[in-house]
Amino acid sequence: MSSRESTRPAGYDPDAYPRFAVTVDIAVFTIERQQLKVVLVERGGEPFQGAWALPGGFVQPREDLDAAAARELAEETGLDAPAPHLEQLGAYGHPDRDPRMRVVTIAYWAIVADLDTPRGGSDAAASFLVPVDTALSREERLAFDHHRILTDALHTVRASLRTTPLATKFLRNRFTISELRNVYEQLWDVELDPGNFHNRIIEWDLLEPTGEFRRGGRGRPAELYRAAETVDPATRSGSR
Amino acid sequence: MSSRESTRPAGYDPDAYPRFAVTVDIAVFTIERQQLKVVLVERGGEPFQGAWALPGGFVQPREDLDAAAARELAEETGLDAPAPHLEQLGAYGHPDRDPRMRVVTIAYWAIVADLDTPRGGSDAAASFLVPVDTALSREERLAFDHHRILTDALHTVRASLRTTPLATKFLRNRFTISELRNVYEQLWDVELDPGNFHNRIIEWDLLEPTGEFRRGGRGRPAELYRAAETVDPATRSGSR
DNA sequence: ACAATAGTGTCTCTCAGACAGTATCGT
DNA sequence: ACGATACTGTCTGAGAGACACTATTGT
Repeated sequence: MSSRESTRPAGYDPDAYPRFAVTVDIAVFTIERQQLKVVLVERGGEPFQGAWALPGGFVQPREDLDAAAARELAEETGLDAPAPHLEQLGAYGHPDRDPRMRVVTIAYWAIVADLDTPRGGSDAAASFLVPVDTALSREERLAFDHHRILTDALHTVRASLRTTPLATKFLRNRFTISELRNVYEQLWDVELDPGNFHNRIIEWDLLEPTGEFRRGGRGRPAELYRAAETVDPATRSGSR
Repeated sequence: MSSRESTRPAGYDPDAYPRFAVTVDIAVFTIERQQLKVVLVERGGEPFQGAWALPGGFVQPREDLDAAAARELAEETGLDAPAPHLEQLGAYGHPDRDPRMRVVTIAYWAIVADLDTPRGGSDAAASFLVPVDTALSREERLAFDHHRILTDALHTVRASLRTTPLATKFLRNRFTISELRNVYEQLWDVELDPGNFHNRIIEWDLLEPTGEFRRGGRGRPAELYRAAETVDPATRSGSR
């Protein structure tokens, strides 16, 4: 922690240093009906009563930050399995970000596969999916500094898709190449050439073909793939 | 901040939520004598007495996180001008990272130009430059979780150099292309072809030629350049 | 038959790196 | 003259995107 002794005598007087509340807030992204959406909750009390907010809560006294984020994510989304991807975004601690008291929040971003299955968790009923564009359309819609946090999280998830094969986390176990292409198209707001996308994604050995096909669409049935096991190179996370 | 009311009644009872100490720690990188180095301080008291640590200190009750980092950076390095680059790395808050109490630290990384000019600041005398390899060679050399923080910061600064024209921040106002090449070579531990590097860097319009040349080297004098003004696109920082 | 989607193959253009060659210094 | 460094120019191979073409379905 590095208490510079000159700045603060690092004695054991419990009042020798300023006290803060520490929370975690999570931007949970998913794709529902071919649209990028984020999980929000509606605030019941002041301040920002009635506004939308990112799910989150206090870090417990002996709880790791990552663990707090994982716990809140499970509570809010009601997912049984752990989230496919959960990563720290950064700390937000402007002195006036909460009018009641000094709160530093550690923001996280997460990707979950389409979760329209009935969500059971404790608070899941209070949460809902909102298109990211809608959530960001008016800054006052979001409580606290959550507009900025969500904006930053969106930038980060977009950039992460450019450098890591994370797009499959938006999809269930088995998926078609066009579903994967749609993930990139939604996140980057572009149209990708289906043929080239198919060529590249196969070349990169990121997918393993299952023998199965998805019928029922309009055209030729598409083969189902699963994400190949990736040797996670130097994940810079883990109990920080 | 999102106090999930169900998790914690967000009343105004000041003891209704856990209290944490919040600090900032900074990995300040520079290149001295063609070597990548980091600013460290030696701990005077327990715990980790005698070990090296990243400079840092407590965030003041009404101080923004970025401001706290900038203040500590100025105090430790004794730089008069603001650091060329200071950016948040992330929060580290394992419950046992400080044996005395629960401390969450917001880590930052910074780039400063060669600062072998006499440093005047208050605590600057206590700080010193250490080659990054040396600092990381034995995990116990660094106090707390600073080994992990420095490792993460090193990854981040390396990656940032790959995506943004940040290398010039290691250099003073005017520099030669070979000096800039050395920045990349030190950070990535590679040898770059001088001719190709020259071609690319000129093509990218990141440098502006001054008419001047640096003599005294062994070969043909090298022209001095300065960094071109860059339109900082969507810096996702700023008072978070 | 036809529209729609899946998947394959080909071409071209760009760009990064290999490398040869020229320019200009200090010794 | 010679070695060293700065700078310029040329070539080539890999990869990204444009696009044409084939394959297989539902209607």
